[in-house]
Amino acid sequence: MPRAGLDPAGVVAAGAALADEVGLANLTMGLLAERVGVRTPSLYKHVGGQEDLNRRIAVLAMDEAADAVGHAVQGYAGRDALAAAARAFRAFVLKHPGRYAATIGVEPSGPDDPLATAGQRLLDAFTAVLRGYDIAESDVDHALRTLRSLCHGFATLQAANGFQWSADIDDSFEWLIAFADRGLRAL
Amino acid sequence: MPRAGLDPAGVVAAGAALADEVGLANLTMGLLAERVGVRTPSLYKHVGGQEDLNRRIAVLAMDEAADAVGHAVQGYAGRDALAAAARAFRAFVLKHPGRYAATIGVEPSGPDDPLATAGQRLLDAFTAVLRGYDIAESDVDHALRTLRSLCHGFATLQAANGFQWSADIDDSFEWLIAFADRGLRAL
DNA sequence: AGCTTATGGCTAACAACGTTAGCCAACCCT
DNA sequence: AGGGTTGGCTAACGTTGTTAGCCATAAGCT
Repeated sequence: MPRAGLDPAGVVAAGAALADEVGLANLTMGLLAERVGVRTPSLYKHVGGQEDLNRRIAVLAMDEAADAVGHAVQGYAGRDALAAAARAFRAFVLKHPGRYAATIGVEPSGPDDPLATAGQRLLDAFTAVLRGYDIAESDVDHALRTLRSLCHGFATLQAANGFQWSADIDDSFEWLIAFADRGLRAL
Repeated sequence: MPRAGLDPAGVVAAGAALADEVGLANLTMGLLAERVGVRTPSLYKHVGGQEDLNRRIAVLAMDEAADAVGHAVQGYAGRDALAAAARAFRAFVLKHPGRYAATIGVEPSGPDDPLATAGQRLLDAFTAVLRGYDIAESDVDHALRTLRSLCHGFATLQAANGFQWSADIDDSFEWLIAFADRGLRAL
């Protein structure tokens, strides 16, 4: 039996890619094993199980999202930064619905959990956006949660086909950005 | 073997309650059967299977949410109506996280699908809120999607324990309401 | 090189869950 | 009372996740 040359990172990356293709709910250990060219039980040499796999995919997704948003924001401030961050976040979720779905419902076990640090990086990217607005220090957490809710809600609803009726979704998202800009500005 | 006196509605109600208790992901046919005092295969006399059960729970949740929001809004207008609707929606999701989770990812099969009509009722409740603001007819859909994203995002993030850091969550939600009010007003 | 050790494949097997088939008692109606 | 429908049941099967245990390969040491 020749070695397949796998390692945890490779398995997780393949799992994330597969989740994006078939949906997180349809990501099965057997399917992943087939994809990486190995029998199912061999996966357990690299990841602890389905729950562990899910966590690792979530960390990967958080890191990638933080990179995407952080990069998109650079060089912009105020409304431009807000729009860039929101668009980058939505684009990421729509391009990688499976791995983003893996982030929902997983909780960091402690402050040094990789999941916590990855989440913090994403949060920092949005915090940078807020600096372009006149937000009191005591309100920053509230504003962050609000922005996160807005982006998360829109992206997941669209990814789940939750918008049934007719108006153009891209137009709605631009309207959402303008709405958020007004909400952050008019204090 | 004495009859248990079940019917589809009873099974669905029990399933929704159980989902709220143990989480939708842990709602298993065996667990539900035990709860209603019956062996697992007997459930299939009342619901078509797990997917059908999930759909029916989603319809129930949508209907209940529409009732809650619609009732909360009555007698209010403008910012008061917005606050009442948002609080009622969040309270519902926090009280019934399992059945609300069942609504995510299910799509109506057609315009006369009960799921579609229940969703429309919930939408109507939020549309009533918008009448207190000066929104152009062409923007109503965008505003609805934005409000829905905001409420859905916040409620699901909180239900999933997605807010890690310290500031008070109720305060954040009140801040969110004020934010949305500004966003809808300052046109 | 050769020996040792750890690693990463494999097969076999099991547990949990969803589901179907097929049986039979309880209820309903006349 | 009797016939049909309904709603329980047991038995069985397929799929999926997981563990145990085996063995070849790769890597490291002398």
